[in-house]
Amino acid sequence: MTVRPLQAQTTAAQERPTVTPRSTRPRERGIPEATVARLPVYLRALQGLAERGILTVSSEDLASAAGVNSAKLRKDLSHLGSYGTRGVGYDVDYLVYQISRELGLTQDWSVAIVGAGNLGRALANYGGFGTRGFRIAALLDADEGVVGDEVAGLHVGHIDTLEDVVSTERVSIGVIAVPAVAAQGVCDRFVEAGVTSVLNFAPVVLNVPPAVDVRKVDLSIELQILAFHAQRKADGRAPAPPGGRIGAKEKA
Amino acid sequence: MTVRPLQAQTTAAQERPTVTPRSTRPRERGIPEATVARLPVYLRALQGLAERGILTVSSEDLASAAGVNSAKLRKDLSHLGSYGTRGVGYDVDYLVYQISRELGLTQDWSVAIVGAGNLGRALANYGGFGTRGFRIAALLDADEGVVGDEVAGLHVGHIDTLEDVVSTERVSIGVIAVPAVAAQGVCDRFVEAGVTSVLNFAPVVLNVPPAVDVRKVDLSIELQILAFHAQRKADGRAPAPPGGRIGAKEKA
DNA sequence: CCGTGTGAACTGATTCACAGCC
DNA sequence: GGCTGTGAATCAGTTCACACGG
Repeated sequence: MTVRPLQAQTTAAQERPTVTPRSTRPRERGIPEATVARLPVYLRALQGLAERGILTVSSEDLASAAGVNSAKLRKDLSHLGSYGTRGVGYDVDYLVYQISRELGLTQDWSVAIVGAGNLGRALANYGGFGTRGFRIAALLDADEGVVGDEVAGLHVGHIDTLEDVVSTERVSIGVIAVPAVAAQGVCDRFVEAGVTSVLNFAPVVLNVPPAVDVRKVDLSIELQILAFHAQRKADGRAPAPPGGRIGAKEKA
Repeated sequence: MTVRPLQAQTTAAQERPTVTPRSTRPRERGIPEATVARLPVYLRALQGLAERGILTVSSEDLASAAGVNSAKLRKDLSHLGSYGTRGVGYDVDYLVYQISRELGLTQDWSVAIVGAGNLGRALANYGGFGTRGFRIAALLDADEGVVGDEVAGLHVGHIDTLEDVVSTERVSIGVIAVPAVAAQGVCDRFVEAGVTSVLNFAPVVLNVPPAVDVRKVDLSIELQILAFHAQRKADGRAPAPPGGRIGAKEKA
């Protein structure tokens, strides 16, 4: 590999161009990125409601369970189609299905985690891997000392099997849970092996070709953002509500 | 505890009202939230440059190290003040200091982590706790089996000491690394004890009073967002570049 | 002359407010 | 009557392009 173009990557929303030129589809392609980022939250809220036997929910109630305001929720859902009933609300199960489908969770995605330290183990143990839709195909590490360990019913494999695992298990999402210095190398191997979605926990900016989608999760960035706001509060500056609108009636 | 208002909370940027009415300060208060979220990235890039002995950097080079475009970087930095030199660039050390100060990293923040499972341990072990500026005051757990364990030079304390720890150690940031069902309870205790900044790793929407700042980090949301984009690629739809602009010349 | 700093233009996201439908 | 779905208005964030200063 030689020169690799740098691609912006954020914890926050990633932009999308939206080029589809109008068709006769049930609903136009081109869901705003901000909406995509909230769909998983709605999905989780809906699954909670479904478990409690609730069949129908209004935008007001669902919004409050998801921590957003109802106008935003309705606008978001309107991008998927008209799945509500005026005067009534949304059918919980139906909406769960529609959102799942939109997010691509009706198929299974194979995930490979590199790094079997505490973080990698925590990820591997993450119950059912969040919601259904994801399967941990492998947990790999470079340290001979941990290779062979059993974690969450998986054997820790050696990093050198990465390429094999990616191709035989059809891995489409690579998770990087290694120290910062090793992250770019692991990323390159993922990309070289054909993985086009990467979730990066290492505190580095990864360089990838434009076709590869990188999201990052970064503890110290989150702490620093909190520190900024904490400082503002302490300074006795306008103690401006740090979060968004107070979007709820009261909610148990 | 009775009714608690719900507050929006995102992995992404949190909005800010910006009410400051103009003063004669070196630079207006009211740094856009999107900018605040990027300052830690710039800071890290600058620290990397400083370690390599680089004294001065142009917006173009710093932007590329941080994975953003240079116009955005300049606009961001302009919110802190005029710290660059036209025709030359920015003094690396000086800018490190200015950003650190702005983020509140010139003082130390005490952090309490609740949950000493793999995730809590991973967080506790997180080298130097990201950048300097944060001190782990305690690592607590409800499980008697792990209380007393030593992790990263810390004794795991019992959750019942939370209130004590918060007040004696002046904890200002609470980190929640417990299972979803326990998260709201831990959060309530933090809030009750006076903590106004919370970093939540549990997959739930926390209810907090408006004065409390919550940020969340959520693995399954990130995976689902990646799945959405992966599906779009697989569908053979407009394979639109998933990330932002390709902001770099080439960068080694 | 080079690169910062910034008004102006633009693009995307949120909120409002109400028409339309069950 | 109540609640969805959506244009229109607003607001925030990004990009452009260039005047200005070292």
